[in-house]
Amino acid sequence: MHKDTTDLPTGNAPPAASPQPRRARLREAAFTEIKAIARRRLVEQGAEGVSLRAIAREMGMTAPALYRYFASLNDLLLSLQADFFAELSAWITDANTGVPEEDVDGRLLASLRAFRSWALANRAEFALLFGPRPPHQPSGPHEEAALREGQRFASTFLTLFNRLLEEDRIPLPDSGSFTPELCRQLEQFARSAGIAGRHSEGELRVLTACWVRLYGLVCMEVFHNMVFGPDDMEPLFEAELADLLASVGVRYRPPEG
Amino acid sequence: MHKDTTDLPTGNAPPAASPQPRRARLREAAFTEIKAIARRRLVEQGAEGVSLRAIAREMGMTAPALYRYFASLNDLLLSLQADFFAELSAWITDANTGVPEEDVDGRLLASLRAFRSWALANRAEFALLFGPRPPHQPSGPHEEAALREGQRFASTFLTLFNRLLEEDRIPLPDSGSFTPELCRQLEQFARSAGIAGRHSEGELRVLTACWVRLYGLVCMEVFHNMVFGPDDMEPLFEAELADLLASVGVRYRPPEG
DNA sequence: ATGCCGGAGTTAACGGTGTTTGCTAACATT
DNA sequence: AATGTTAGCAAACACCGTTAACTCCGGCAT
Repeated sequence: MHKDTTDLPTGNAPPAASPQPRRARLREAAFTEIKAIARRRLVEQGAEGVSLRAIAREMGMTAPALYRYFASLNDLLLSLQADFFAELSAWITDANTGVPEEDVDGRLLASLRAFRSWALANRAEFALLFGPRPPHQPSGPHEEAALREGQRFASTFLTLFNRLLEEDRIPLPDSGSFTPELCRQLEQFARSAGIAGRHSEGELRVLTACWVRLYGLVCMEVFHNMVFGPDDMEPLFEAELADLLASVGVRYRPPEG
Repeated sequence: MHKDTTDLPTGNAPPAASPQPRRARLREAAFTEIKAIARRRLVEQGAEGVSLRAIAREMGMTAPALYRYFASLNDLLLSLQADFFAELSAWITDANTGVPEEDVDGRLLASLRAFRSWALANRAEFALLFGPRPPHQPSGPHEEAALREGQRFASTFLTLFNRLLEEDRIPLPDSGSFTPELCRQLEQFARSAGIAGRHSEGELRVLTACWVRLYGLVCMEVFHNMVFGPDDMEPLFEAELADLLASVGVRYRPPEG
């Protein structure tokens, strides 16, 4: 590498005049164009189809130029991960607009369905976020961004249950029966999700259980391994959703559409 | 391709003398050596580390020679998938030796734990079987073998519940409340798992629910995405296992070890 | 206005990959 | 012994990630 000048885009571009940003704007535009093309190729051809040379070719450039923007191919993928996590978070919170603040059940239903709908509408992106990771590739500066957005997603997702927990409607398991190892794992989970110290062990236990079930349900549908053909399995999702919600004291409602 | 002579190994080698098999034995040996090296590389370096050139180099051959055995790299991976499915099936049934035939609870517990233990001991293999698939790679003659073994695994897995169902201990959901779409999906699931026509809709509903939960639990642990550090999450698995088993009327028992 | 510096982009190169084509040489069969 | 089959080879094509050295031009300070 020439220098270590793969600066990250600021994200919050100051609305200054034109003197400085001229250069910066072009750089920002290049960033977004690279990522847009990378995403399209990811969707069309899977993770293997994302190659620096192909992206550069499509932009009318040569591959080494991209190293001005990303430290490596893996770094680009990490940057995409960060974007996807942010998009998923926004998608879920957006699904709650229109649902009244007091309708806790409705908000939870909408959020869980939104998670699934985003995953189905963005299968390749979902696979990149939640699929198996190859062992420790040469990472880059965007690794922490991906981690940060991932944590932010986990946090916003789990916060959905806060109102529910406050209302004491969830039948909490007897935390006295938890093994010490389980408690330690639950604490670690809370830490990695950015909600450390805010919940009791019983609450964490319920949160993880819900998350695991939702994750499994959606993974099975998105990766569509060994089960069900190409057509969607919404009925099973809804049925499982009802069962899952019953375990947290939320009464199921069928989707509106 | 020169010809279409990528014959599959017979598997059941006839114990004939030496005239014919001389050639066939060498071929069989080459097959297994290729797959052994491929698996080692898969484990050590992930799916990306499996390359025909590297395998050939390691065998003291050149890459094109491997096309005498596999139609493509993807075909080799499919062949590995078939082997892994068979190994996983055997691993699960082996876990039941030593558990008396009448101890239905014990057999189920042992089987579910065996699924997890195989996945943890063979993370890369598990990811190949149950991880996301890239869209329609150029497949090969081993595709149907992989599919067949996958079905066989699904069948053996779901058959575990047969005794349980016969004893009518599982509280079945009211199948009258199922939507027609759900019933259709359940039938399709049974068909793709090779157990079509053998169970009622209520039973299929319970089977899929169990499978989805186990799948999600193990996927989350193996792909270790966004949750938990490197250390194992057995306590959570056992806790979820207890909860899952309770839903099918099986009383939980802690592992022996 | 001049000079300079740094960033964006280039070409060339190294080593790696899947895959195809045509060939040789050993084997099996007749 | 002549035949046909088959495993393996070398060469080639088209890709890939990554590095190094170089050019060029815009923005900045003198």
